[in-house]
Amino acid sequence: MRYSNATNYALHTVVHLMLQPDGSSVGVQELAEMQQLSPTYLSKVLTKLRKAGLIESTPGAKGGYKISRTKHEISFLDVIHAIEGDTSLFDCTIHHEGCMIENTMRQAEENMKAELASKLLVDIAKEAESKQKEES
Amino acid sequence: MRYSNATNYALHTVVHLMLQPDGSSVGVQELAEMQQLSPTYLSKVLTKLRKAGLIESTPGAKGGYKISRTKHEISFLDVIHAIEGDTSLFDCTIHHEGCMIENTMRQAEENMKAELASKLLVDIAKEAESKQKEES
DNA sequence: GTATTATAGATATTAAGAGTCTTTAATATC
DNA sequence: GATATTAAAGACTCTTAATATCTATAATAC
Ligand code: SF4
Ligand code: SF4
Repeated sequence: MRYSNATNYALHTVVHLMLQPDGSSVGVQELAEMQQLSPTYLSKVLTKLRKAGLIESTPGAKGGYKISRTKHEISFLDVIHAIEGDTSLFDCTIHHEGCMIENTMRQAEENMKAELASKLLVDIAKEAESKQKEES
Repeated sequence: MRYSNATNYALHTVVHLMLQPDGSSVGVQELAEMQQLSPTYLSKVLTKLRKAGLIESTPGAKGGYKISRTKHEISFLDVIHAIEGDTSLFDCTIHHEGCMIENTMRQAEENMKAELASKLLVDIAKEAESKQKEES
């Protein structure tokens, strides 16, 4: 019962891309090295992010990935959703009407998701940026 | 990324045991039939609940399971914890100090858990009870 | 003692996640 | 246009965790 590694990779990648100068692309090679994982695997993760509209990609020489135009609206939940899909933590296949067990579990999960939807990754990026400046 | 079936079984079983007359035991056979699953498998789930102190068991003839004396304090989170363990949804193995990604994820999860800790299963049982009366 | 019932251990099956390898398509540069 | 570069997609393997079954053991009531 935990989020997949892929979600972790995705979060880091998105933050990293947010820190790049406007318009510049980064190749999967570099992104993979940064997180010490295989490029082909990360590539699959990045494709999910692209399909969700969170990042953009250009193939070919000088190509790579860059953050989407919606940069300032991307939340933690957006990334999680892109990678994990929209499955529910608690998924009873029976669905008796008005079931309080399901209701309670769903409600708690909804609250968590609402909180994750309110947290923007661009804020994390800003924080990382100012931390770098402190150190230098 | 979802709770295991075992958690679902556990929740139902606990509620069911709460609905029994005080002091009476129910065998795993009956509990398994109710949920249409194998007794031996449910047995393992129930053992986890017992080890967590949520239910009590007596072997031998006329034995079985009954709800613990702490009946009125058992929360959703207690059951989840007993079955799933205390793993975290987001578990970064690196742990950079002051990491905001981890902090944000953890905080959201903590809030969900807090909510699940505040929901008592005995309230679900009461609701089920009054619903039964309506129907009869 | 006998029947009943929980417990534990070993083992098998299934499903999902994680990861690799190879091929194809798109783009830039020359 | 040829070549190098890079993303995308598909097939495939490996690993792990959940799910489930079977068998043997221990405790209890009668
Ligand atoms: S009572 Fe609720 S959780 Fe249980 S089987 Fe029915 S719908 Fe599912
Ligand atoms: S930045 Fe945070 S989430 Fe990322 S590796 Fe470091 S501790 Fe883990």
